[in-house]
Amino acid sequence: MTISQTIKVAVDAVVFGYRNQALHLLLIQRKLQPYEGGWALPGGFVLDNESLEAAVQRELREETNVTINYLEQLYTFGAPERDPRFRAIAVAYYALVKPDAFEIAASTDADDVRWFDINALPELAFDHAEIIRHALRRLRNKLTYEPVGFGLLSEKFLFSDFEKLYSTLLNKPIDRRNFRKKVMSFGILTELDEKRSDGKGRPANLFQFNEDQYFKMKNQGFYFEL
Amino acid sequence: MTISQTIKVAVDAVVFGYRNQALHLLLIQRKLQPYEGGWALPGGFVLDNESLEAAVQRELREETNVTINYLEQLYTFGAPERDPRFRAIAVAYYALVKPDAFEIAASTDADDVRWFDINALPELAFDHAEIIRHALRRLRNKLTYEPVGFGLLSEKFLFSDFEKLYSTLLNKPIDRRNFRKKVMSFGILTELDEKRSDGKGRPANLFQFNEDQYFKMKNQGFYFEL
DNA sequence: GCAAAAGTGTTAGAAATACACCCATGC
DNA sequence: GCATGGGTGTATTTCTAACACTTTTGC
Repeated sequence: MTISQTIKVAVDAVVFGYRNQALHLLLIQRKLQPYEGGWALPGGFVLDNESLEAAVQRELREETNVTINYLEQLYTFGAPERDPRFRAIAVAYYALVKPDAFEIAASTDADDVRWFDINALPELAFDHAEIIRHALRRLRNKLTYEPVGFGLLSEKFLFSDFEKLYSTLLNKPIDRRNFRKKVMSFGILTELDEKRSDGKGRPANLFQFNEDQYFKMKNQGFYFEL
Repeated sequence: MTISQTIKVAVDAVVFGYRNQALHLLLIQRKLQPYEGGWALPGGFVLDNESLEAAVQRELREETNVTINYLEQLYTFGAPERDPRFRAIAVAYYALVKPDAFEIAASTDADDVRWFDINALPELAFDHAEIIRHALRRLRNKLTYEPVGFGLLSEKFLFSDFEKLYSTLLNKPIDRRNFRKKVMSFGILTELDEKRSDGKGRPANLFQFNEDQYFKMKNQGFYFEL
């Protein structure tokens, strides 16, 4: 069998961040044709001796300089016409970024990079809108059966942040008491001896996700489920 | 940016079948180096103007002639050293085959093709053992929140077949009464006016999966969960 | 003292689990 | 008539869901 393929392999990343109680997405503005000036997912072609994940990490470093907290392969998009220049498949990843890392993205010197509110995205290049739809679905799903939400919050967070994250992303109201009872019963949150006030209302306790504890429990058959 | 990539793109399929109350896997014996004579997943290189899914379907037709009932993309494997010849990434799919289609695979004229009991797999070429591990995990998971199990059973099946499938694949005992009560309450099984006897014991009723009904309910917010 | 968010328990209904006996057939 | 697998109901426990008042702070 002779192999004479001319398919290029790219990686693209759907980078999620959560700020001001809204989900955001990191996009870059294209400098080149096609879709010149259009917005697109950060990404690029995989080098010949580079793993897929390394390629994503490299592209994110080069294009956005953002600090990734969680990275997971999403899906591979391979429709023959998805790139007008040549045949290219894209292995899409999605990533979570903590709010502390938000400024770093803006400070990049490369192409224009910006965070967009998920509900106010610009037109997107290639099939990137579809990739984002997949990523959003995956994120929303994953929230309910793995504690990925913590990847979108600061190291220390208010319980109400966590709760708001869920009600926002899952787009449904949450009973504060029941939610807190359930999450607390898991025993994967450490309550810190530290409070934070937003200027109004009673100051709230800070919490931290206890990842070690979570993995320990997970190995013993514990299932996170919200 | 200059692109001078020499990465090849392959698809591989993890084809599951269920027979004699055991999960089986379809493997082909390699005729060529590397891993000549070794067993591997059916698959091959994607053509320049062919979608990924079309490539899997084509390879399965060419190599195994098996009738696929369900096909889903699994994961893309891209470690630089996974193919000793050259850089190749594999977009892996997994597929479900109904028992009626078992013989067809054996009747192929191409490379040697065989069903292996999942618990008695031979040594595998490339990183195919890892791909299979992923596929198995996904299948087991998916069984519990989508009615994919029906894709492994004949069009008409005994309720006990369905139950056995679950207890076998999930490797845990199931309470017959509770399981039946729950599955029946979903209203996605049609009970047929037809019985089948295995020669011993009381003949059992045949059932059919009502796919239309399932999708209708799913669109209205119904969640399958076992 | 009042506005604003934090923190906290109880109860009723729903769902999950545990459990055992009779039925229809082949031999 | 006995061995084999098919078919069914109830009671208990556990989990889920609904619901409102008190506390702490800033102004």
